Amino acid sequence: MCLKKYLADDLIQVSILLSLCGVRVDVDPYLLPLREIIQGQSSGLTQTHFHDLRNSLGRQGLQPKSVDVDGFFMMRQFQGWVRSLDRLQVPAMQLETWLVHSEHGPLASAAGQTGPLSGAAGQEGSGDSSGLSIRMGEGVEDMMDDGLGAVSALHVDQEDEDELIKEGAHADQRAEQDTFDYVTNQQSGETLISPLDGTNNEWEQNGVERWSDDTPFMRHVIQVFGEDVCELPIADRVETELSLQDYLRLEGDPELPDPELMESDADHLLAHQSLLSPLIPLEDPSLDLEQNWQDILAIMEPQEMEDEAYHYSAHSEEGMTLSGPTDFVNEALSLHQATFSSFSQEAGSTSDRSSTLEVTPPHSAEHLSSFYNSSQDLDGDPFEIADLFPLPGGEDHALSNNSPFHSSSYTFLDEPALASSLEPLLREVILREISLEDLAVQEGISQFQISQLEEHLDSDSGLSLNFSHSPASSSQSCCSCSSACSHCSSTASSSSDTAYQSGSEEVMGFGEGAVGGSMSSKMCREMSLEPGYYQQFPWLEHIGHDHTYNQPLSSSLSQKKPQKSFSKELLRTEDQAKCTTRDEYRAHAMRIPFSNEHIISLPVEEFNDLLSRHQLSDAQLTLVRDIRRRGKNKMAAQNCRQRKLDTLSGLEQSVADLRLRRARLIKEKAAFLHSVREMKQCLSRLCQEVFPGPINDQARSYGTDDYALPLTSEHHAMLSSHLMTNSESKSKPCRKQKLKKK
DNA sequence: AACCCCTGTCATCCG
DNA sequence: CCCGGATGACAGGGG
Repeated sequence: MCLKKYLADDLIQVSILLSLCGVRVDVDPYLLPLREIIQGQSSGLTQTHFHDLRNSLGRQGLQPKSVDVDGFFMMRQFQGWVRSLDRLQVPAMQLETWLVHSEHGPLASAAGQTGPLSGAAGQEGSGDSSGLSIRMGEGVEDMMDDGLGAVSALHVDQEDEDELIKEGAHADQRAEQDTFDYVTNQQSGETLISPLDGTNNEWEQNGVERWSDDTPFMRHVIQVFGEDVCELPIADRVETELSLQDYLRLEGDPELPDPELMESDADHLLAHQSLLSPLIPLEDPSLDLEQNWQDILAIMEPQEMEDEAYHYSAHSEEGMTLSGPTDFVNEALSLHQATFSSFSQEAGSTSDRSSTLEVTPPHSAEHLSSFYNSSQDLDGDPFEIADLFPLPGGEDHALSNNSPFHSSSYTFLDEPALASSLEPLLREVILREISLEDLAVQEGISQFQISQLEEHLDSDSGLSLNFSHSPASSSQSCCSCSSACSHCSSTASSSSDTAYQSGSEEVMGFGEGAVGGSMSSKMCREMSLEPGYYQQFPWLEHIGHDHTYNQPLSSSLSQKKPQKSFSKELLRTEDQAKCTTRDEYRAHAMRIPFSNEHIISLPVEEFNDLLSRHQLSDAQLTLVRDIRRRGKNKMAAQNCRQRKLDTLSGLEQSVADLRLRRARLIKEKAAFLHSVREMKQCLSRLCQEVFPGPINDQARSYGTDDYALPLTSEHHAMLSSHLMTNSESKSKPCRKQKLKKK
């Protein structure tokens, strides 16, 4: 009973504050004994020193008899809502009303249970409460600067509680005053002085009244929402995203921190990050990562942490609010998550992920894993988490490898629902890709068959085959060669590069192509005569275009649907059902005893023999000859068109080559011109050297007509005058110039 | 509805 | 002259 009162009045207050800050501190560790009382199951979470806590509370003169059981359960309900404030889907009125009602009486000793981080257990008074006060005084930027602050804050909660319990310290209201006075002071923009030094007395005395029953704020809220709001049925809950910050922004209550001020602390944060209140801990030089972790691990063993983390995730998925040391860690992770978001934004990373990370509570291990990966992705420093959460005894990897925090599986799907919805699709796509490629590799299936499979998988109609990207043209050429064939005229007609294959390397694997060569004809014949060939692609038997619409025949059907109905009505055999072209129908209608493939693909001698072997009427003979003519002409048209295309592409290539050649020639020309220019310049310089003065001593210039510059065998040039005699030339001051032979 | 592309078909030419 | 291929032209379907 005492605990209930304690919880209702004190701890919840702290949890509310931290939750409103986005800290999402779970007070369930404190409620664990009570849960055991209520649920009869401890869930193996035995962290709270219940008896010591009660003893400590008893010494504080609390009123254990003034307990409202209904209020407790209501409190439990609201408590869950508070924990989900970061993505609030809470009946705002009920929640806020509860916030109002839960503020009566002395504030939580939990706030006062915090002790100095330095571990000065003996410190009393305001000093004992400094830990939480520091945390609540933290700004968002500071939180970003030191992601451990949250952990340390939580840790300090636990540690200080223990200390306080052990020592029977009085978790007095001064701590609460520290806490809430800080809020008030920060709202007013005052420079905050950490109560750690025990020098700030003024704001220790200001805040409690504001959260008392008779404060203006409380009265205002009660007046607005009424006390009966909490009794509203769940069905009347209104889906709202209104957070307390929104409420404050709307109400403009001067008693509470200014949201704008809070946002101004970290304007680079997301909007909902602004909801992180200034209660986030400030950076404290005394906070030591290792020390904090040791403190945490002093509370729980690593294995327990892992197990309980898993426990936490499992129960969280069930919508429960299991708490305990795991919650402790998860909340810490949540805080670091926010910190990483801040980091990432500072680093210019995308805000989407940060947003996701920020608003998504750590429901499960997947979330944590995604957070881990996200942090890695954002920071590019996979050791950041390890730095923040170092594991003792060199087991730094134990967490990431064995625990639900393992991050190898979740990289981008932060939202489990989204992941679950996308997973089948992704799996299907990937498996399809893998399977097809594996088939191609292992089974030797050709690209054509792969494309067939893909088309079969992709197409619901089977009429939109596209072989332009595959070597299928070879086989198609055979199909078309055998058509207007019954089975695959559609495939042949749907290809732009079907029959005309000459020169195509892709064709060589399947034959020489449909044009001309006896090889192709033979193969086409074999293919067309092979009934099992199309069984490899049974879907091809049910698809096809009919392009023989313009044939003048009384029974001709210009539309596909009538053709299909025609086939269904008139054709009896299964082979007849395979008829897809008009000539097919005609042949079956005229009871031609051989297939169109024969008619078209057979050489003329064999064809004539075939006709001679069968006693056919004139109409049948005419039809057979027309079928053959049309079939061959169709192939010829296809080849012709393909040839046209090839010609066009060849011309384009020729044009491109010619342009390249032209450009190259122009460049060579420019180079030659440049070379000529250099040679001229060189020659000019050489002339200047050879003939330094335009006038010699005889006032005569060295003209080419008068002088020569013969090149000796030693690559020397000697200026000689035609006018001079040898003796004169020797006597004259001729210049000797060494010339380098280029 | 107009336009474009593809395809089948016919008529014609040519080797 | 016949045959088969080539090709221009036309028509229809489909996007």
